[in-house]
Amino acid sequence: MPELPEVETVRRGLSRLLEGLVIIAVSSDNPKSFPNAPADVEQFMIGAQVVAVKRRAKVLMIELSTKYSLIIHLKMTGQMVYRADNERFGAGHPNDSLIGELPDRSTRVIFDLSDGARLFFNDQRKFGWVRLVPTAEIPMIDFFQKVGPEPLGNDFTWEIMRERLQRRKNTNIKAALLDQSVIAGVGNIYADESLWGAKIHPKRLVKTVTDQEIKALYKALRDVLELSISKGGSTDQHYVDAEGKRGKYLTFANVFRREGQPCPRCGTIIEKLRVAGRGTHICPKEQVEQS
DNA sequence: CACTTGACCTGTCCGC
DNA sequence: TGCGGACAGGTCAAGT
Repeated sequence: MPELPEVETVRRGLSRLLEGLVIIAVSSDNPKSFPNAPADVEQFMIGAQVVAVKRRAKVLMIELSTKYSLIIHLKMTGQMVYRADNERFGAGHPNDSLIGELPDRSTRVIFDLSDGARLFFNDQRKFGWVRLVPTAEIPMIDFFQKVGPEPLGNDFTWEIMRERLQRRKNTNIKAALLDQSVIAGVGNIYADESLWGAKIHPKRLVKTVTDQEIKALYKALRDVLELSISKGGSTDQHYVDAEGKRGKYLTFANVFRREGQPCPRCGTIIEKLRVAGRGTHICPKEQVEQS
């Protein structure tokens, strides 16, 4: 599910809701979702105060006063939902929420908080996880060693994007965009949306993409990520923010999940194909395969 | 090494 | 209605 805009939206919500609170208790029914040694949990998590909530790529980091952090990957269907203790953690905003009373059958981890609220890690497909690690060790984790730059960072230029993409010059541009070691945080939605914005066919080999096209892709990617964050991200099936509310970006999407509908720029019917093993959406008139 | 394909899970939808 | 297969916002490990 969640790509950079969705994870950033969750981060902002958790930052506002959790900072200053103490974790009173935690429970989990699935070791893969919460694979931490009970002794570490007891010593470094229970009784710890939340100091900050950060994000790198699609990973959330909840920093604790014990110098440990909870790092969280939502993968395809993960949710982090805060619920105040009114009426047994029932849905607070039924009109905006995708989910009802918690816990439900996709709840994998429950955090009890010092304000009487609970934080629920829900994850239908069990791909996601919550791990407790020493904060100082996070930079040494393999993923963080390899992950590429943040595309919305102030120091991220189109030349840097070109240089990063060249690491995968013999593959197609969509696979390169999805590669987290090239650029952090891009997933299937924003790969398709940014390639449409720059009028580049997703199967084009990186080495055939011109500087002009990379400049256009750079701008399209940053614009669409910022627009999506401003709309609270994209909700297709599962994604919700820290209060359980849907994101509103998909009503602004130009091609993603819009096969059969007209291209907003030229009216040609949008097509769906498969690239890099993923469902892929293009305007077949403006995004041509031969370079 | 660079690159592609399956596997990890659960649920839903679509065609027969 | 039932059943099988494809597919779903992500990443790894294992193939070639």
